[in-house]
Amino acid sequence: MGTATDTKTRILDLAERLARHKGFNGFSYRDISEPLGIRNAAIHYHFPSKTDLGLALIRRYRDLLRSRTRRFMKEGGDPLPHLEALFASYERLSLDQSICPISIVAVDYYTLPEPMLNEGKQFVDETLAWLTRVLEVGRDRGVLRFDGEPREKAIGTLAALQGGNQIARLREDDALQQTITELRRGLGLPVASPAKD
Amino acid sequence: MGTATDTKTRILDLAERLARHKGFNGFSYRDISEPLGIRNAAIHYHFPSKTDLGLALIRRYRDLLRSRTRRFMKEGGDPLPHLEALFASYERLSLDQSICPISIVAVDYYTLPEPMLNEGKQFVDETLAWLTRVLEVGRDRGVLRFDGEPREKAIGTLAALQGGNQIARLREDDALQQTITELRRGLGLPVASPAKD
DNA sequence: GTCTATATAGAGATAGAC
DNA sequence: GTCTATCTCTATATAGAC
Repeated sequence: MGTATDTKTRILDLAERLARHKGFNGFSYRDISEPLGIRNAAIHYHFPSKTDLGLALIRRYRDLLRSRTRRFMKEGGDPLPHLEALFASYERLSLDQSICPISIVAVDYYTLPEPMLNEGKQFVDETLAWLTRVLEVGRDRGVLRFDGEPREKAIGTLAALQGGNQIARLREDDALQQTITELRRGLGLPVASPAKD
Repeated sequence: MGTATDTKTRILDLAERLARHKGFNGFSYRDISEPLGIRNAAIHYHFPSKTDLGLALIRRYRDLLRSRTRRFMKEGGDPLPHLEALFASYERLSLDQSICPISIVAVDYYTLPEPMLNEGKQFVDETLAWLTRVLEVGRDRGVLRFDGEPREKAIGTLAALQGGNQIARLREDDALQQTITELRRGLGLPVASPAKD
């Protein structure tokens, strides 16, 4: 609403990109202040400590997730677009050479401040609750087919996306795409045929 | 063969534990020298730079992998024990609150020195080649059942293990176990029944 | 092969002027 | 709200004595 975007938001946006690219411990205040043409002290004004910055980062993810899933969790609806959106979001991450918020917290887990861990745990809980519901509704309606508990399937699905995205960093061929293809198979979804020979 | 274990090996062992626990950028020379009762300079004597230390770490993983898979890659053999050993190794990592070597490289990818990235890529390549072969032989012999290409299945399997182990860090319930259960289902392996009600 | 001592650079953070 | 200036701590790394 102000001029272009306020400094606080620009700091947060850049911090998010940096964290997804290099991990939370992989960037410094300088990596933010220099490109934005401000001083480190200005960042400290908006986020007194780096922990505050990290917290704001995860909270924003949580808010986004909630605003996207609230209606579905209450009223249900067509689960397929939700599932496709999840796949697409990891494809976007992969194109940006970025890791997902869960990976960011999980991998540096034992070096991160407690408050960030708590936010991270909540984010995973909420993500899994939502995905479990999506799978459950999908199977009930007959658009998804799989054995076992929806909860288990949700964990396996999220795990594969996260890992697939990471493996993709180390290989030019598209490990994430192949992981998603595998997931589609396990969910009874049509697999875009690779037009074999 | 010397006294107990030589300093170089003790440094490497501790560095490995630290890297798996906190990531490669998450530990310092001090974290090694202090517990070992030596000085930072002693570490630099054995590993001139931290890059050298990281390289030695990944090379040791590669050597271990090769010594374990060489015979199978040449002569084949029963693939099931190999698959079970893979699952078991991730279960062990999870108990140790550790991430796998692939995660270590993948997550800090854009902050690691080139030589480490190259070693990491090779490690992934070799792991995938081996796992692909295990799955291929398993299906040919009828002990595994799955659709799609063995290569795709190998990527999806490794991805799920990696991601499941990471998610497990953020949750007390056993996300990795559930991921493995899911993988067993997708491979036509018996799933230890949870003795439902 | 390990030590002491030191160099150098970078991190996150704070005080106080504007 | 952003600046300059500075503090403190920690990191990797090197030189040279023992």
